[in-house]
Amino acid sequence: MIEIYLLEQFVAFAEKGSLLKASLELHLSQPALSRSMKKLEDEFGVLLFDRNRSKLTLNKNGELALEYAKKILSLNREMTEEVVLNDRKNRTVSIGSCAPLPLRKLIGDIQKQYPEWTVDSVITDGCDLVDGLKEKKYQIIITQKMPEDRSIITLRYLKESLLVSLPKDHPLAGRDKVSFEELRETEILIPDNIGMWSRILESHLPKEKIIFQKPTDLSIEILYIMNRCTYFISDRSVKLLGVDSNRIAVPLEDEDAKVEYYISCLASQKSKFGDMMNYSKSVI
Amino acid sequence: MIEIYLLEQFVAFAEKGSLLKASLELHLSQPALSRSMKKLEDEFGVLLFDRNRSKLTLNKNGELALEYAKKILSLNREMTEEVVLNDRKNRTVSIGSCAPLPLRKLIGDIQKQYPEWTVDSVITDGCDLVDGLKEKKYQIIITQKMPEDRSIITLRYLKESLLVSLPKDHPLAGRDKVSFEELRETEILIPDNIGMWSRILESHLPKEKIIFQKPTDLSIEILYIMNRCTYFISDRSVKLLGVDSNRIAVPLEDEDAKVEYYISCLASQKSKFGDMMNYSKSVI
DNA sequence: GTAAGTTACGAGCGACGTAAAAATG
DNA sequence: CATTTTTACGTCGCTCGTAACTTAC
Repeated sequence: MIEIYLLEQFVAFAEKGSLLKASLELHLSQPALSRSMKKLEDEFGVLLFDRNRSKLTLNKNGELALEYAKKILSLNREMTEEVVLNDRKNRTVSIGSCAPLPLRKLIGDIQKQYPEWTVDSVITDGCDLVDGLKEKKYQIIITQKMPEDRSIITLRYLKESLLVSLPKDHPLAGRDKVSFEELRETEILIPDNIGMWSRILESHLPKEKIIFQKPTDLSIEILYIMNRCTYFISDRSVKLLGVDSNRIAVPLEDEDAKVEYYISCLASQKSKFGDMMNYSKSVI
Repeated sequence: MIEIYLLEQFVAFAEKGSLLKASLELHLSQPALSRSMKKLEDEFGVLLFDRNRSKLTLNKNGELALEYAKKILSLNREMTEEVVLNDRKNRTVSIGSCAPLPLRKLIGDIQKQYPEWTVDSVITDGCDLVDGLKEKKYQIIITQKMPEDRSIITLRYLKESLLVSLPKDHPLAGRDKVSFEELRETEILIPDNIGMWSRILESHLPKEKIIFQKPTDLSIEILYIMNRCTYFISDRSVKLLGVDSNRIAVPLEDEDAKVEYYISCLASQKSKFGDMMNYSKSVI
């Protein structure tokens, strides 16, 4: 059986047209190539070159061998590429979440406990997550409702309650709880891409008081506004990011401001992702 | 680039199911295989096996790699086979001849002067030889007429004159020449597969006096008959095989008993076969 | 003379085998 | 305890590079 290194040298020679040029390409000495080509003929048991004593060219056998050699080399390359790709695919988990916080937690937990895995993630408003899971667009989803489907394994994941973060001089800053209704007069900064929270907040607050923050907006002006502005945080995000001592956080009393998340994967993939889900549920 | 020997060992392992069995198949030690499989994983940069500490099995990556490895190995095998076949094809000359004698001479000359060539040959009655040459069914043809075609190179090859070989007690044994007409009363043995001679002889001799000798007939009875029987030889075959001292050879005077042969190849293949034709023409 | 390929010789890497250890059922 | 794989170590072969030789234009 003819080894790959011989075919590589052979193809390089054929493409460069001379042993010298090929040897430069391959970072090899000319004599090494000369010997390899002789060895190749030996292994085929057939002459592959016309030797005019000063120039080496392929003969008919050589040209036929060249076609095969190219095919074999490209198949060899394709093999390594595809296997690496396959490996990566099998170590990538795509997560769909209806909200940023539980996603951030889950990603953090996976990266800590399963560092060999790669995580892809998307935040959507939550309607299409179950379908995405079934179509294997996602391997794990985080939803606000428990999916009603026998082919899906679900865990109660965590609860999140909304607080409103106010400047200390805000009229509501002294309260121990507020309602969405009481915030209708206040301009509120709402980040982009917060999943189902967009829907909830938009249903309770007047559009004209909402300032949407695009990801590209994170500039000096925004930081300035954020100091003077009102926005939402949650009990969970306080744990994660700490509190801002310049500001006051007041819990919201509405039911809609208290959410429970569920985390799910396909039953058929429980062996792969069940451990991840359980681990992330178990840590604080 | 992953070398063939690794893929061979990998496929052997996959097919035998264990390193031990594969090592026996490959006439290799187990540790060598164990190391090779590790090296293979190294070169892919990816795990290919599930290691249960006591049993080695392919994982998903391994199965994908296996498919490619099999393809590459079979392509490699196909390559050597096809190149060797191609080489052989390019060293094989197919000869079509209208008669046995010039063919025998040509084959002998080629085998002597060009021992690396393989010769295929066919004897036909001569009608389809030119077509066969154009269709590359033959590379060299021997005909009785000179082909009238610009794409064909032709040489006068040799002449052959028929003699009749008679038992010494035959009525015509004392003559210095005879005609076909005079042989009409004599039973004559004619070998099978003598090309255009069949047509010539059948046109001059009565069917009921002809005994056809099939190749399978070469038995004691035939040898006995041949001693008592009459048959044709030629000046050329006398030179080649010598004379039988128990018999008398008398030349035939008819024009049809004197033949000149032409030897031809395609003009486009003159460089390949011109030398062979010239060489055979030049030797006695 | 220059540009190409081949031959000769020595060096180092790596694939192999033997022997022994580790792990699993 | 048997079977299988892994680890350790020494050996041999094979591929490589350097240098000298050969051949054509």
